[in-house]
Amino acid sequence: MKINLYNSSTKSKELFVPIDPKKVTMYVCGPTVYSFPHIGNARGPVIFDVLANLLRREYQLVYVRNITDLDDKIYQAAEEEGVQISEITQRYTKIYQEDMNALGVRDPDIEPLATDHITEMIKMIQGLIDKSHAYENQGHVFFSIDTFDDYGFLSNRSEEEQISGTRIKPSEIKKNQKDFVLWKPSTGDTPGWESPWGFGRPGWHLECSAMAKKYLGKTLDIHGGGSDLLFPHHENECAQSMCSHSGKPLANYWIHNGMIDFDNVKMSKSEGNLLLIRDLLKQIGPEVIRMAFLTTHYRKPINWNDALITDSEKKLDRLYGSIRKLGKVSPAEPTEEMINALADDINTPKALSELFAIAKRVNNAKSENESKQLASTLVGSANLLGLMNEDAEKWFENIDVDEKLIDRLLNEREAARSDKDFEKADQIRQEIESLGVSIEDGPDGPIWKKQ
RNA sequence: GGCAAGGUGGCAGAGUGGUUAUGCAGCGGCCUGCAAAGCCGUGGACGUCGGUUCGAUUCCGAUCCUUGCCUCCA
Repeated sequence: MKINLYNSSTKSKELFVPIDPKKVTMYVCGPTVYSFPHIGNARGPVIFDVLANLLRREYQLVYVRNITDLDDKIYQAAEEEGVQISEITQRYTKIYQEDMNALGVRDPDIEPLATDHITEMIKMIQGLIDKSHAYENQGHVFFSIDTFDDYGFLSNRSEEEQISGTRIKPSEIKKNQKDFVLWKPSTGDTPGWESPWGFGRPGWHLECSAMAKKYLGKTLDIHGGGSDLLFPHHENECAQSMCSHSGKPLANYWIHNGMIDFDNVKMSKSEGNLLLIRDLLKQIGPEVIRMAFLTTHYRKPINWNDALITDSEKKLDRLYGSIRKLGKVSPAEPTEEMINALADDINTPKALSELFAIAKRVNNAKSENESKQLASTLVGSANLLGLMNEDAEKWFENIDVDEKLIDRLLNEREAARSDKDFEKADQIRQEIESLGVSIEDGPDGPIWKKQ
């Protein structure tokens, strides 16, 4: 299997060649745990989950996704609620994990906490100071970007470009205004740790560099995250890590997923249009959300709206519809086309079209044996995307409807139909449909599904 | 202002130098008491203007428009 991936750092699609031919290391920037995750937070995990599924077929994968439990937003949340910081971080870490699992995202192999790695971060800072890539001033330690010629290579920004339109707050204690903080002092109730530069806490970008090094080594195969992290977060990670490790690249392949818009407006805190995973799952099934993500290529923006949800539901209806009535279907090997589509820079839209092609073959199968075999291939292929994990019959049911009432009405209708009283039969159909359920008559009697 | 991505049929959304994307919706047919589902068939597209080419939606240039990043953000 040859995997091609679009590398943000070279802006081109490249053949994926891991450092170790048998093993792949992947680090994905995880959440800052201070509130409920919204659907934007889920797009990356879903995409990297699919990539992980693909990589695990060929390689031994070590997948690290961190938990940022060290951030001023967390302290603020704790203060607002009047609770311990650990209560906030523990609560929202659990909620994040629950929500991701609900979406069928498998846990990463390692999920490290920033607060468990302060020692590693302090060591890294000291190393940077020793190499003159960082300097201390008034209890702060800054990374000196003038000591790193390649600064800006990842996000493709020259120094002049960064100066024009810069929104960095001027600071008198920085040598260069674009220097970023590695360590800052903590005062009052703000948590902190003892360090050679006094009581304080690390800057935002440092944890990823320190934890990636600890668990995966100096150079990763794949580093992923949302496209909004490209600058400054990943650029700064690169600077720290490369200067700490004699210029060794932090990662060979940089993969960034696109953002989610909500009715054409970017979903963000400042817009106040966050759609929480929890709330959404009260209305629609987890696979619908997954399908909505996979409909668009991961690098493009997704415009989230009701039409996308109905569209995604209908797609799943078609897939599950083809294996309905076949009883329990056990997954088989995915098709070559499916694997090739994903190996081509995670082309999920193409992968979905393959799913529909298999579904058509299931529908056209001449024998029950043949349809069962094809159905197994379909489910196995869909599983690679994290879809079709449900029982087909269950998919078409809806827990919100009164099944007993539907069954009673259906029986009445069947009686009317056998009496050839079609007027009454249609009346009952209308009644059932007004409950949000549609009927399909088949050779084995009627079946129903939510509308 | 700088950097980056994109403009594909009614909608969503892949892809390709000349041949069907795919799903939904539409149209015609089969099946059905009717309908649905399914099956068969079918119409409809590549922002605009130039260039390269036997031939461009696909390559090159220009232009218009949209979006993201440059500030916390996935």
